[in-house]
Amino acid sequence: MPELPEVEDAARRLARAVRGRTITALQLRHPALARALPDADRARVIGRQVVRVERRGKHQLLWLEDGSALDVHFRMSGDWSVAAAAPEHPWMRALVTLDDGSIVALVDPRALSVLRLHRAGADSLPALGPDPLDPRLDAGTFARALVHRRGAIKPVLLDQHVIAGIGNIYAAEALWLARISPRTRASALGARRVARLLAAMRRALRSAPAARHRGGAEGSAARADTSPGEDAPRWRVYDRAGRPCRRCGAHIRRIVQAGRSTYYCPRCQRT
DNA sequence: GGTCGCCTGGTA
DNA sequence: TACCAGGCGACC
Repeated sequence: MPELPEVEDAARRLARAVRGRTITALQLRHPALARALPDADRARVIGRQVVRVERRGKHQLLWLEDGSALDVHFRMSGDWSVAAAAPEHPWMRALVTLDDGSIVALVDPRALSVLRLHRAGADSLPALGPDPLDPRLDAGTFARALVHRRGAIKPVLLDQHVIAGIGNIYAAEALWLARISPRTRASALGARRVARLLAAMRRALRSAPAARHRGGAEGSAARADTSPGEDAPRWRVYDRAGRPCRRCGAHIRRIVQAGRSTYYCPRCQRT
């Protein structure tokens, strides 16, 4: 589930469920989670009220009344289940019980999610680049973050210190929209293309398909690229290797950069 | 910069 | 059986 639009959505659902409530229990059901959040930290959140929920990049921060923050990161496959009577499920890796008796469950088939506690004052909060949707971010600022990067632009977009919230899908989508090759050196992008890329990231993020069309933790059926007659807007280039580019018809190519799949159109995305 | 490991599940 | 997966931190 985890790129900016998905995390934003999850954080809102979480906020509705926990804001103003007190955590009465926190159960960790996977050793990896217990490793990241040792018992001493786990005990520290019990009995604390959640003041507010904040999204920072792909992190969700539950600010507690004592100034500490529970930091949740979904990584690859996490999501919240906030259903009133959530049925027991083998992928529930953590359970947060609240003072009204409700339960918020972290559902994560791959169990790569991470929970961490940042103690009050201890500034261990993740240092992240600007949020691409923040209106205060302008092309000039973005360009300054790219100018020292000599590597290919696609992996740079995944670096959360540069820009926070872009993941593998939206990096590919944005580069396609901006007609920029993923192999172009970040530092080689001129002002015009940087501006185009920023606008493209925003467009890609804002036109994210609704959660139910994306698949994810529950129901990942819709693999079909476009289901005719149905309203499933799918990706513009992501996961479309070998299929025709929606703009020019050339075959979409898949390459590997920094160990991740990159999809792009070799004809209309120029270096 | 690139590669590996973390985890589990889905699919060819 | 092998490979792939929306992330990221540790390692070269």
